[in-house]
Amino acid sequence: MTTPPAIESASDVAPCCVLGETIDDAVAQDLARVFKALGDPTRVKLMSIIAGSSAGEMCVCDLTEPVGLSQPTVSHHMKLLVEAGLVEREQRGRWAYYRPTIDTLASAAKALIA
Amino acid sequence: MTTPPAIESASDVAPCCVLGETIDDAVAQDLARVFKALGDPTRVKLMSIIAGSSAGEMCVCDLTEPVGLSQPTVSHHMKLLVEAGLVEREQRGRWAYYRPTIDTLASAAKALIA
DNA sequence: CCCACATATCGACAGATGTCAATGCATGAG
DNA sequence: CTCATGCATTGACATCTGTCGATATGTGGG
Repeated sequence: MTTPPAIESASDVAPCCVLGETIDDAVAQDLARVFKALGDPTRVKLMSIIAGSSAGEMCVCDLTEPVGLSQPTVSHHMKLLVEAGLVEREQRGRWAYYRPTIDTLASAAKALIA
Repeated sequence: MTTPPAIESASDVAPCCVLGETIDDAVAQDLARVFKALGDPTRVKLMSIIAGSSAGEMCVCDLTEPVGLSQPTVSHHMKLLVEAGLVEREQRGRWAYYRPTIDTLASAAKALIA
């Protein structure tokens, strides 16, 4: 390392450099799961479609055609979004409706920056 | 499909269901790249460490130890973060300093929800 | 000019991920 | 009960990803 000159070690709060303590492993993993769920173009589309629908919720049958993928694949993506806490699933009759969990993404972003 | 009963096809704006037009492929890919860059616990930590540092920027030599990974691996992760537009790189002397690009994550999140 | 050092790139490899066809599991209609 | 239908799960496969050691590149000091 040999200590880059820039940062003067003014305050003696931290041993080496001035770190705002490393984030906890579990927290990092949680945040990563949220972002990873949106790290695929298909899932970004799915989120966008659901969030942009006038009803605020949609069933799988209406999602396969816009993204051009098979029903099992869409089901798989929706599962990941649910597990990440980005959408909520509600079974109503024979259909499964998905609705975005508004706050999840915003708070994850805040946790990382602030 | 057989049209789930819930949504009444009141307005005749859309052919089938009420879609807020599907997001563009290129846009989805761009957004996904930003989120995918944060879809790994290591990169979440790196972002957090840099953003939380008192100087607001850090060099690779100070990042390897907190995340416990080799220098090439950290370098690789930083490259991905740069390509995603989440951090900026500045070479100063022998050191490469990384600084978070504050707005990228926030605007990506907004693009998806709003 | 040469050396030391910080960082980037390369090659390799195990493990994760996206996709589909086939199949299983509920739910509502008759 | 039985059947059609919407969705989830499984198994398989190609591709992508994270990681490292080895090596290349660039920068400053002597």
